[in-house]
Amino acid sequence: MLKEERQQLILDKIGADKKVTLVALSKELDVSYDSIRRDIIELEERGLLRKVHGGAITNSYLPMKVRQRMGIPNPEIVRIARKTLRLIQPGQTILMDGGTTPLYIVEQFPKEMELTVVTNNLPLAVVLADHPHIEVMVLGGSFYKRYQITMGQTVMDQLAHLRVDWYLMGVVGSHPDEGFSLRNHEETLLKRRMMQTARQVAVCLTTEKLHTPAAHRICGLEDVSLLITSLNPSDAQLAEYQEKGLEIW
Amino acid sequence: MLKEERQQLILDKIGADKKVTLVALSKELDVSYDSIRRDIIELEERGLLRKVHGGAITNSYLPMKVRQRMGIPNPEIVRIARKTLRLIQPGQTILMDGGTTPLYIVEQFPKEMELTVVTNNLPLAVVLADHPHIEVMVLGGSFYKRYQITMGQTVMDQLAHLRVDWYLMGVVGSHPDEGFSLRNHEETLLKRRMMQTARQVAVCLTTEKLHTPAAHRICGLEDVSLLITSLNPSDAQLAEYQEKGLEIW
DNA sequence: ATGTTTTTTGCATTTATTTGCAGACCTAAT
DNA sequence: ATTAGGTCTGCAAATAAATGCAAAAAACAT
Repeated sequence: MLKEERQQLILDKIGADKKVTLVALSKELDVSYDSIRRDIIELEERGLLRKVHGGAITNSYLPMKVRQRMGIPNPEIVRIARKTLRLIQPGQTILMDGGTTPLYIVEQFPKEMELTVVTNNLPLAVVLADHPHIEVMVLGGSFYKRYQITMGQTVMDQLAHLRVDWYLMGVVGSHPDEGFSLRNHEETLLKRRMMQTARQVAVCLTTEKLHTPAAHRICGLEDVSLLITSLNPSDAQLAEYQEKGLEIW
Repeated sequence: MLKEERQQLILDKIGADKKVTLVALSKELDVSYDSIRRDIIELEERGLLRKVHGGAITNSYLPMKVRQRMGIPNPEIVRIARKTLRLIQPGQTILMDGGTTPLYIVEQFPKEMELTVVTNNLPLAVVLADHPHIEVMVLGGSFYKRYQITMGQTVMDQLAHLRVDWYLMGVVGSHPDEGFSLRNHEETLLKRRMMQTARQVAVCLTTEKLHTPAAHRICGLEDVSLLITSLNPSDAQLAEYQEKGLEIW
């Protein structure tokens, strides 16, 4: 078994269970405790997980490429995708941006669904090539390879002429008081612009982001219409959001 | 067994299993460990896989998906791609459009190449995500799923502000008297526009297209600077093109 | 076709990485 | 203080990678 393969399995397991223990892993993958330990150290150095005594836990943020290689979407994202589907009415126009969540959501779209999707996320457009009744509009601009999206002034200009029903916004960080945030400043500008072109905005969030704000603020809770998570809307972790009057699914 | 053929098998295997080990491959394909190792190095330089200790793993699953749709690169296209590479100088800006030939050409790009690529071909942009020194500009517009390219007025508008060194044009049909042609009318409009934004235009052609015009004419021979085929420039099949004064590689 | 040039291949040698293990070490709970 | 669980360090064996070279095979031009 290749070292990288093993490390990928560790990441998969962490993605599914949120935590792993070294002893369990070394038994399961049938390699020495030390090898696993060294793997975990390497992965931590690359920022892909957090090492704790006797094991490791998820790190809230994983770059897209790593997730993509994982192949199987984690169950949390599948739940979010299913809820999001209920939101969309046939014939509508929706705007989707970067990240893996939108990618999994469109993968869940039924093949016969009739829809127009506007996106700056190239993999997303390519995935939708298999859906004959979905019209796709690609926003052109400089290609930001890390997230496989386009950005820049050209994208902004194209948005000026658009009016969509929903904007499904992906975010990196979120906090009940501080609102939604990202790692990258330029992308916040883009997202703010996207919000303006949409009649309604929905944010899709994985649980670990709920109380971890990122560096650059996009907007406050009051600016979005709907929050979609994998949790039950009445879950305690969502209470603070609930109180601020945000609709939650 | 040809090198190209072997490399294709390696890519196929990686596409299926997400990983390969060098020892297994050298046994399976019955060539020395070193040859396989050198193949892997080459493929990595083109960004088609990631080399790891003892083997190789997939780089990103999307280009693989696209690749499967593309099928095996026939040796003719590989020859064309190699010739085209000689044309491009570091630091230039080139415009590439739809089709599989451009995709094979960019696959041949060494990873260190410095270049700006403008394209309406989404898989092409995604493939180039692994080339850190290549800047990619995506032309946005309606997505034509069949060819995985964008088209329409939006694309045209973006071209208005552009000026590139080379336009590598793909065509469906060609004839020494009638010039170059396509099956789709709207695409001819786009290609004509693309020609205007480029200082020089090169056409890449496979042999079977040399005397088979398609329905919609793009332009005459006099409008392109260079013709690239898999044949020797002095080949009899190219004589008529030669006579009309078209430069041939 | 035929000889020339270029590319590819396999091998031997050297160098580097990975792995498991043993023992020292740390820390917290008895 | 002792002990149990986990971590860290150094080491040696096994495995893999890089390098240089000569033979073989393709590709090329004449």
